[in-house]
Amino acid sequence: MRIATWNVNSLKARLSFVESWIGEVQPDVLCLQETKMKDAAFPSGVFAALGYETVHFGNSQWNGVAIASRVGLVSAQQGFDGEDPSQVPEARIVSATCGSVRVSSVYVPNGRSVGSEHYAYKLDWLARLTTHLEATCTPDQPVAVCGDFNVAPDDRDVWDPAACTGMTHVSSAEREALEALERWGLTDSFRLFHKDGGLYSWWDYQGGSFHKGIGMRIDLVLVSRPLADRAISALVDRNARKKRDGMSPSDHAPVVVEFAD
DNA sequence: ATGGTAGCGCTGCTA
Repeated sequence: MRIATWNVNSLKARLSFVESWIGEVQPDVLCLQETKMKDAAFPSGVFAALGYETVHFGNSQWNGVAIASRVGLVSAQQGFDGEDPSQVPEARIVSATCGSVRVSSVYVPNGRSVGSEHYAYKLDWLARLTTHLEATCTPDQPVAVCGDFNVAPDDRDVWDPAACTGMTHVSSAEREALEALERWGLTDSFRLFHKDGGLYSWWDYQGGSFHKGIGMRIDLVLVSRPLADRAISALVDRNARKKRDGMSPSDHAPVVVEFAD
């Protein structure tokens, strides 16, 4: 089973790119973030034509998350457990069972600056993610929580730790929130195959960051033990961070993890 | 060089 996650920075602007990429990579499950559209605008027919069932959660021109699956998609849930999706201010998590795996696609708040109210909201959101998992599944099941976490797990995951000091994405509190997810029973599947670091999933659009190697690994596929034990390989598709056929890329590259069936 | 890029939607916000 091939599971991928990709912050596409507007699905409307990126749809042809995403279609092309799906045809090339053939993921079984694809988690998308920053679709930047409402549910009514989600192009489910395009995915259906490619053989994918989908669920989307978007309620404005910001945020928006989706799951596309060609191995079944049932028991979809928009938002955190116990929330009324119509009352959720920001659409940042959607979950569904794809094959035997309970999948969530998450777009963690950016946080903007350490100490700001947005930063507190980010930490609270991550704590609620742990609570959501506790309420909806168990770590002895196959669980995959995939998405843009806006946190680099450790210093191997940023181009220059010194340059990032004091910034969001690297603070102790953010990393401890990820560790709380790991204590619940999730493993950073990409890390299993890349201990040395230096591989990133996001590069700022500005200043030629991609070509300068100025990036961070903030897009993660966190999996429970039954899946971690079956992980075969993991990669960042850097080619998808480059223009193709005149189509401009997202500022994130897709992360793809392969699991034995 | 207090900039730079991209997407939203139409003025400035978000990342």
